[in-house]
Amino acid sequence: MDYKEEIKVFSSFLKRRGLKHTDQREEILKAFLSEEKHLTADDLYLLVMKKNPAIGHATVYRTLKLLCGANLASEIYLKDNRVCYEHKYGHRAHEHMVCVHCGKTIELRIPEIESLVKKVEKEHGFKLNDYALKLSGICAKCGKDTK
Amino acid sequence: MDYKEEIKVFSSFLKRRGLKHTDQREEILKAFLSEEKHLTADDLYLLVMKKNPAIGHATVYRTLKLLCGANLASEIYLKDNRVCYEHKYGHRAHEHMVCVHCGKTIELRIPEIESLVKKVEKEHGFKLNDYALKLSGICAKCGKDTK
DNA sequence: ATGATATTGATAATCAATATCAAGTAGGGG
DNA sequence: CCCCTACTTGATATTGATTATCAATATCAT
Repeated sequence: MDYKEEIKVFSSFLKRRGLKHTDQREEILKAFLSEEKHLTADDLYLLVMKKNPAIGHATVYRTLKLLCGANLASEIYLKDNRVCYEHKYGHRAHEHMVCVHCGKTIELRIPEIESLVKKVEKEHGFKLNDYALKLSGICAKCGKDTK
Repeated sequence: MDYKEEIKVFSSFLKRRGLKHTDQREEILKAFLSEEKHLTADDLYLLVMKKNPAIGHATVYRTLKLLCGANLASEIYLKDNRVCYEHKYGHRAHEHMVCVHCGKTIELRIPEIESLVKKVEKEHGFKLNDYALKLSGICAKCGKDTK
C-alpha cells in the first residue's frame, strides 16, 4: 500500500498551515496507517523505530497531534488515562467496546446513534464536533477464560 | 444534608472488604457528595482541605477509588487525560456533553441508548459493565459569545 | 543556491497519579 | 475496657506519559 491518498491529505494540511513536509512526518504517517488497530503514542514510536531508529520520541508525539489536526487520526481516551489513536480518514466509527480484562477494543457501527445525537444537539443548542460511545465490560473470549 | 443513605452504603462496602471506617474517609465522602458537579481528584482535595487541612492528597485519591468500588462514584475520562468523578448512587447518567470551549459538562438523559446498548451487548457476547456517551462541541453560550 | 523559518532529537521539566514507609488508628476478641 | 493486629494515614519519593527547551539541521519559496 502506498497511502497516496492520505499522504496527499496530510501534505495539503501542512501547506495550508505553513508547515513543512518532512521525511519523519511521512514515515510516521505511514507507520500509523500500516497498523490497523489502535495505537498509543508509544506503540507508534516503537513501530517507527524499527524502520528508522533515528526518529525521536517527541517527534512521534508531535506528529500525532498534527495527524489529528489533519483529520487523519483521532484520539480516544481509555481507562487509566491512556490515550490511543485511531484512523479517521474514510472512517466514521465513534463507537467502541473495550474489554476491561484484555484491553482489546472493538469498533462498532451503530447507525441509530447518529439520529439520537442530532436530536440532542438540537435540544440543547449545541454545535457538535464529535461524539463517542464507549462500552466497557468483559469480551466474549475473556468471559469464557474466567469461567 | 446528612447523606445517611450513602454513608451506610460506604460503611457496608468497607466492612464487606475488611476495611475500616475512618473519619477521613467519611469526610471525603461528604465533601464529594456536597458538590453536585464533576470533580477531579484535586478539586476534591481542595474542597476537603477547607474542612480539614490535615487530610493528605494521597488519601483523597485512595478514597475516590474506594467510592468507585462502592458504586458511589464513577470515573469519567475527559480530553487531555483528565479524570473526573461523578456521583453514581441513585444516578444512572452516562451521557455527557462537554463544551470544548468553556469546559462545561452537561449531563444528559437519553433513555433510548439503553436498548441500543443492550442489543450490541447481545450481538457481541459482551458482558457490559458500563457505557459512556460523550458529545463534544460548542455549547449554546459559547456559540453566542464567539459569534 | 540562499536565507528565513520550521523541525528535529536529546534532554530536562512537568504533572497527575501511585508506591513507600514509619507512625497512628480502628475495632474484634478476650 | 484494653490489646493486638492489620489497616490507614500523610509526607515524601517515584513513576510514567506528555511537553517544553534549545542548538543543530532541513525545508522550500524565491
